[in-house]
Amino acid sequence: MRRSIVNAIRGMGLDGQRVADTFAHRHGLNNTDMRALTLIMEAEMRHEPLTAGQLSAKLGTSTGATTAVIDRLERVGHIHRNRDHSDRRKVTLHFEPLAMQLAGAYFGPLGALTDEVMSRYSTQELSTVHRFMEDMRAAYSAHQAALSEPEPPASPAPPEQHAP
Amino acid sequence: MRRSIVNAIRGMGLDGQRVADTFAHRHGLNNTDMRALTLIMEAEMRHEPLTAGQLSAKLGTSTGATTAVIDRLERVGHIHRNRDHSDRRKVTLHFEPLAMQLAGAYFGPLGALTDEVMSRYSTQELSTVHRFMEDMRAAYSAHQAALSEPEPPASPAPPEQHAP
DNA sequence: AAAAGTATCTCACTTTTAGAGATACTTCAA
DNA sequence: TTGAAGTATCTCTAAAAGTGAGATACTTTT
Repeated sequence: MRRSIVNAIRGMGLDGQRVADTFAHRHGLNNTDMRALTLIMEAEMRHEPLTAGQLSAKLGTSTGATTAVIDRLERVGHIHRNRDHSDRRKVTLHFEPLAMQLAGAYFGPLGALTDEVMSRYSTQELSTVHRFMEDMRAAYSAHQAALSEPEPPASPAPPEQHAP
Repeated sequence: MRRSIVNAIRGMGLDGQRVADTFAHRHGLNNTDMRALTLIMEAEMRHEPLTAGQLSAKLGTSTGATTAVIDRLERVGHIHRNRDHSDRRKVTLHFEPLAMQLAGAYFGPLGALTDEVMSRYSTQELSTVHRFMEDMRAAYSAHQAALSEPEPPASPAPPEQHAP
């Protein structure tokens, strides 16, 4: 059971990734651009639009690469930059109708699909599933934070940590 | 609830992806190489070693790019090619001890993490979670198959399908 | 034994990325 | 105020990674 759950988690992630990837390619976007678009959308939905720098951090790419991502998305008309801020260095990123349409084409079918699966579960079961996934996310985040930590500086006796 | 489950699913996928990505970079691999390594490992565990072509299909990259992936992984000593087959065109891919070590460093901590979360759930709850995730995977696969279908050939009256 | 099919690799070209500044703005402290 | 330091984004060049069209070597079919 343990083993099969671990497997299912990874599998679901990969499958979802693959669906997103296929969709993106169908619409002339690469994986990074698609992820960026999703992040920009989520942020704007929360009324906390992303800045270029935040996007860079979330994507895990360099600032240079991120500027290129934004350029590409802006060029094809999915988003626009907004420079009207009290801090005039900042640039926030915003959706255009075209991107809304694209998001609909992606999340619509996917939502229907999820609904169908969910309809086979009781409210209580769904609540368990939800709790489990959120717990996993929290665990991932903690692990991620540990991984991202700058490697311990080369001091006399670094606390014996081995990774091949 | 519905909305938050959809969110949790996507979030878990992204978080997992990010952990994998960070780990890969820490070890001098890019995302594609890491995915390839995982696929090769899984296949070999099942005693059905991947061929180059199968890897290409699973990764969703061109054959040329896949040759490059294999070259990189072989050069640093993670895998080796095997050409001893009845069909002498085929090349199967196999793990080296170095890659086993790397896999251990990745899946070890991740497994521990998952165990910790799972320990907070009853067997029955875990079974529900497992079933749900497998159901989702099946749904994804069906959706993926539909997406991958070659676009309907340009016939007189294509059944009005609009995607921006 | 020729023709067609399959599996992998090679090569030229394009796209994407990293990384190091450059630029423009803000904040802090004297 | 003014200068110094910090921050946010963008620009540039070199390197990495990917595509797509063949080339090569082998197998299967006719």
